Amino acid sequence: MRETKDRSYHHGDLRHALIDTALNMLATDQNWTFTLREVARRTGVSHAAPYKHFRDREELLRELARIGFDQLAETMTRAMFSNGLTIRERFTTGAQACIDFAFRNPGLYRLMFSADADKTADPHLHDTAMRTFHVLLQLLEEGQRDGSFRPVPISGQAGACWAQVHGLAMLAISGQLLEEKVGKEPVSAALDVLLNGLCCNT
Amino acid sequence: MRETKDRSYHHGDLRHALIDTALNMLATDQNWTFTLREVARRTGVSHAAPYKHFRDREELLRELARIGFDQLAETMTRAMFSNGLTIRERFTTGAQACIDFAFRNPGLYRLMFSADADKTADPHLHDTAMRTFHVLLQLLEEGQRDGSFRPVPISGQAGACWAQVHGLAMLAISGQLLEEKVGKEPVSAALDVLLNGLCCNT
DNA sequence: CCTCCATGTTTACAGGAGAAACTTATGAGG
DNA sequence: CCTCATAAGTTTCTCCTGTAAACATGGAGG
Repeated sequence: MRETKDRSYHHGDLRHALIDTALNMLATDQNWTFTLREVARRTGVSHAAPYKHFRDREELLRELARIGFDQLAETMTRAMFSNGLTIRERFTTGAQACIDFAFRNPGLYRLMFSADADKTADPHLHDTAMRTFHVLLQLLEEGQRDGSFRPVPISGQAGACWAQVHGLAMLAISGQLLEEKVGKEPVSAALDVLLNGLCCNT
Repeated sequence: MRETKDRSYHHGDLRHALIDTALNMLATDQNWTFTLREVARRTGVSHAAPYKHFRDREELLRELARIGFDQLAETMTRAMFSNGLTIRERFTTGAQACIDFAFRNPGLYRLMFSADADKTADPHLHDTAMRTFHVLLQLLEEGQRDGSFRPVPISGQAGACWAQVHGLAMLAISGQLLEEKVGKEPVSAALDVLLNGLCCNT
């Protein structure tokens, strides 16, 4: 992928190479139990090299989480702000995008919301996560302005939506949305219930 | 707590003692990064003793998760099936109970829904988790029977409720329900939104 | 009273985190 | 064009973990 030049001693862009490797391992194993040494090994450097770029293992994990929030925000934005859709459609499209993202990157998604990606320990990470949340706020504001959504405090609706979508995503990637429990199309069914509570025209 | 007799060689009930210690560490650290050796040390036995009671570290974690689901089911049942409440009240009470449980036991709650408590690896754990879910189903059925809740497929409503409550709980213990983001009473506000979508009389 | 086995302990090993000391390529200033 | 300070690698070391295997013990049943 990035193995173009077999670098001698100085790698050139080890930081990104390590991140790449770690993201791949995260995707493969669907967890972040990988060791820093293994990441170094697969990147072709000594086991101490990563410490020149990350204070410790957790700092790498936080960076991965940050990248995840960035990607998620972009994905959701693209989904929600495409033209020719009603507010309701844009909402479900955005929610689906989030859940799909989680489904395609379960390890990463889990990491993003885990305690190991401690947002209080990294303002940069915190900010990025916040920005992802704001994508949702934007849509809610728009929906209230044009009369689609009930005129109640945005914050309450935001909490409900965020919780609902995040909850669905987590349950989905944990394999807990089994048909026997929550039906065939659990996501759209659940989103319908929520939208009924959100929209004016029941 | 259980240190009554300073046992010689044979502990008497090491399994439970280990679980106790582990639960305490889980509560204290709010994570399950504790080592098995440390658990053994604090329980006053050799570092290999735990292996007589748990195949490996993960088996202990799964047992902790199982206990968590048991407690959660009991807590929610008690909250939801107390007398003199409307269906709507019983719903919010139950949801609050779940979220309170998560807030009081963040480490345990996180573990319960983490990949480390792999439900496919332990039928007993899976069953207990399932039973917790059924508490919710019961209430929904009752609500539909008495006409409080809309007569749509239960499974969709169940998914919505489960996701919403679980999502709120996770966000709450991650400190992401900040007033600036989701208002002052995020939980009840969010539950109101959901209930509007659930109930017949908007 | 003896003997067995569940439940302890000791010992051993492979591997990880991270610190410290050492090495090398690079690029900025003379 | 040299040189040398420094960023970015490597080696080596210590302490710790999970887990396996061999050994010890004491309480219950014959």
